[in-house]
Amino acid sequence: MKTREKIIYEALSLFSVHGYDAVTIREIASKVGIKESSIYNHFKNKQDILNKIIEETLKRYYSTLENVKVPESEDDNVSELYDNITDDTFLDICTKIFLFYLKDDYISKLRRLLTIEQYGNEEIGETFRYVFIDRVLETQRQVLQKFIDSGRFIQGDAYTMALHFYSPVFLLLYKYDNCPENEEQAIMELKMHVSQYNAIYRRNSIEREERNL
Amino acid sequence: MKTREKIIYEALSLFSVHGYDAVTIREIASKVGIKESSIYNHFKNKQDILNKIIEETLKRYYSTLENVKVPESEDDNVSELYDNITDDTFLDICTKIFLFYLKDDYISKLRRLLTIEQYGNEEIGETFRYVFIDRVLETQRQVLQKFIDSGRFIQGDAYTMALHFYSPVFLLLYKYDNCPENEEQAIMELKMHVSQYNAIYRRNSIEREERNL
DNA sequence: AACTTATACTAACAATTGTTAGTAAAAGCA
DNA sequence: TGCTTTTACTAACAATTGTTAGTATAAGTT
Repeated sequence: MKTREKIIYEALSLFSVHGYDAVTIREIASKVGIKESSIYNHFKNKQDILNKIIEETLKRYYSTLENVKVPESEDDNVSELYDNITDDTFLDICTKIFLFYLKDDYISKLRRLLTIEQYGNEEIGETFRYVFIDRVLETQRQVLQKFIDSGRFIQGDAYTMALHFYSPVFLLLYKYDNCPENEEQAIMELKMHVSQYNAIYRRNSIEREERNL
Repeated sequence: MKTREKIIYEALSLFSVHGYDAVTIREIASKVGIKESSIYNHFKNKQDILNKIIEETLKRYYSTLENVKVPESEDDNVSELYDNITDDTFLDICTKIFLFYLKDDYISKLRRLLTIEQYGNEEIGETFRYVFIDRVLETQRQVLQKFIDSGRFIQGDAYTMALHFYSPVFLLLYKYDNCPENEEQAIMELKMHVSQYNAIYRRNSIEREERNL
């Protein structure tokens, strides 16, 4: 890892725990293994480090999303894919995504950083709400709307259904944020949630066939 | 308001936005209208202010809860009370509680303060998770268990049902934290959630009578 | 090899930090 | 009233802050 990347990483690590103001340039430099003045060869000032951290970690996050994304050329192949997976496979997929958000070094630290700084900086507050609340809800709403339209899910308001799916995930992230030793408990609670959610909202194939007659 | 209370209030207000480290003794003193050295007539040091803020605001919060609490002498009078209120009344009660958490000056600032400081201070992290996650979930789990046992709610895991009820509230608090102008939207989303929740989990009286035969 | 650019260093700066000592006025109490 | 305690003030402190100037070395380019 080059010096610039190291600075980004170490600053992200420190900011995400103590917050922007509580971390000094000297602490960051020390973690990187250089003197504080050398930081200024890579960044304009302290604020610039924070800006670049958010910018670049978000870019990293979005490109990660692109890689796991289902190709969206066909209008409802997401729904078709969903037909072909069992409840257990779906649980495993949800668990993997949850653990990614909970434990991925960069994304979990970014979430904590934005969480910490959301009130002190309006732009960061907007970013936090967009990335970790509104954007996720909107994406899920769109998918759920397709599931409702194709009869895979029961009738209802797609947004509220997205809220019902994502909110427990959101809460569990904060509940188990600082407790890596309780990871198994976290996964268990998540699976209980997803199972119950499926039982409530998902139409089984028999129901769907009856409906299609 | 006496000087000591003023310090508590102004420090809470500042800490809850910028975080503990970013706020200076001089800023707090300035808001109160005194010089920085006078602070030390009321608190041992800066850390002491933070400790007392959390301690006393929590006390304030718990005593508020006591006042709205249903008397828990009889083992299932919560359930009986729940029978006598309509869905609309229940919606209004939920809305009021939600708005209390979202807008009460002290409790909303305390939540933001604990949110901001949860990662930098292990004890605060524990307090945050206990007060705003675990404690709420446990309380609701107990109530829901009674509702399940008495047939007012459908069978299922009470903890997961509590998670399904509280998580959207938790998320909405953060979604609308900094947006007082969107309060109506927040209430609407909350009501959609609670309505849907009732439709899913609550047995109507007809179902209940059938079950009791 | 000569030259340019990037990077790291030492040293220093002005400003700000939490905190203390000493003092005078105000409040509470006998 | 006189006495004690509380509270607010001024002034100062040592430490730490973000940042800059100047310099030497390493890396990259021609």
